[in-house]
Amino acid sequence: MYFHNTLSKHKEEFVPSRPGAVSLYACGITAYDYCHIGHARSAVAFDVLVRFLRSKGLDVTFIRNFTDVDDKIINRANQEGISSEAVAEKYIAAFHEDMDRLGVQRATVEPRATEHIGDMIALIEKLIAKGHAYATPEGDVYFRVRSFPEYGKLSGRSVDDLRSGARVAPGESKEDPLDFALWKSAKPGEPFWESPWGNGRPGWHIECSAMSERYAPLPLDMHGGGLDLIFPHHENEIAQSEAAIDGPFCRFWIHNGFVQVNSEKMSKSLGNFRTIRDILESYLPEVLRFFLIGRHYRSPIDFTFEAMEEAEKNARRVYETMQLCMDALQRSKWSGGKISPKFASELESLETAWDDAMNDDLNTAAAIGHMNNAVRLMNRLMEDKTAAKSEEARPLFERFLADMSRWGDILGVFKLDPQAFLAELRTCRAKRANLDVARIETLMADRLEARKNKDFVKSDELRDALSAMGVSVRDTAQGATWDIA
RNA sequence: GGCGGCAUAGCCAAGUGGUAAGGCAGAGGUCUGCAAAAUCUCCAUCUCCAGUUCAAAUCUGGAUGCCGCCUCCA
Repeated sequence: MYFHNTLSKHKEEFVPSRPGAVSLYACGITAYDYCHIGHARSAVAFDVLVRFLRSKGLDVTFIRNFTDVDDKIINRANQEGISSEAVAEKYIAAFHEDMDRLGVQRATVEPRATEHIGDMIALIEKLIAKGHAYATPEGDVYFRVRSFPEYGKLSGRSVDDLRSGARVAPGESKEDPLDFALWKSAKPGEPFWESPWGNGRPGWHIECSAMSERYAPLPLDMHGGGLDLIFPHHENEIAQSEAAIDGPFCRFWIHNGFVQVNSEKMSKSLGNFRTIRDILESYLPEVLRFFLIGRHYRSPIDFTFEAMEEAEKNARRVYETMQLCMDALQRSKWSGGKISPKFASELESLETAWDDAMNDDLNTAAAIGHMNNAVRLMNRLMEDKTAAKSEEARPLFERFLADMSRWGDILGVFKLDPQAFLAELRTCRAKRANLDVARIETLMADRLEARKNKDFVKSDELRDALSAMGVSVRDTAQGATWDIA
């Protein structure tokens, strides 16, 4: 399998450093607000990565931290008049709620920064002892960037270029404008911990270095997060960790692209973000997930409601075909007719193509394309009623459903009972169209009654009434059903 | 200003040397009491210019446009 490594800027073959095991660290959230779709994208991307690695039989140690001490948390605590612990607690719980709905699995370990202050202090002391960091009279500790010659190797920046644009905030006594804080002295009213440099709290970057080392042998196999973390966060992590251990910190750096709105980054500062829970008011969680994995994880993806509806329609089609195949398998008597061997060979080549796509830097977009081809293949098979009854068709239906199950395990979608999903989707779409599901069901029942009595005039009237509401009626062998047009 | 990314059909989007996956929309057919829905089929030569090559959407150089990072940010 191949992954794009930000460090080399190329796709590289990935081989775990320890046979059969993979360590992966993904930067989690700073818990001060509800997660937006950008957080969802990152979480889903790494969730797919973990599921994929596990599907290869690898034992994945997945570490995803929570930053639970930070300026923004403190600000939020002051706004809400509660402690910063309470703020972090609230939004970590919200994170879990949102991610559970999206089918994002829990990480193997989900450490919080405040649980590892001791580890951070120890790491900072080590850096000071080795001359890579220094304490100031104010009680702050900074990393000495010029002591680490390789600084800039991840983000492709040179120290000289960075220095020209750097600025020093008033009250800081840094040796160099590029030096970044490892430890910040406590200001009045802020949470603090005791340290050799006085009361204070850790800087943001040091937590990931300390927690990585705590939960996985270095170098890590993989480390990732959003593109915006490359600089300075990940660059600084490399500097801290490699300066401390005199060896490589991480082998593969994986970064996901942004969710955009009108081609601009969705972010807090631009105020153009939408929270996950906000979107899930109108769309099923699986639809949001399917939307997010519809593009390659490194590409930017524009969020629009139109795109969500497209994803929704695609997902519906897949589930409908799964349902049709499941129905077909209910058949008790099969005929002896022959079907073209092309069906089996085509399905097989789609399976191979699916694996190739995923092995090639987790190309979920291409994989979904192949899945859609498998869907069409099954529909083509079922189009010929005689072929669909053939004993030779049965293993194809079974094989397709087995493929969908395996693919769904990795992508984290298409694991619901199709009937249940489609029913939920109808309700969801009705709600979005401001329609009363109960009323629709009543009209449907009346129409069924009329049709039983062969009263097609009344039946058609009811259908027209539904149609006027924006509801399309669909008569099938199993009875009538409906959906929002 | 420094560093980096992107530009493929009406829209979204895969595709890193051999003659363009997929989705949505659209057109036509099948099914149907009539419909609708569903389903099948069809639908691009890859921003522009110049090169390398037997062969380029894919490599090189240039142009134009858009975006990101350089300050907290998934």
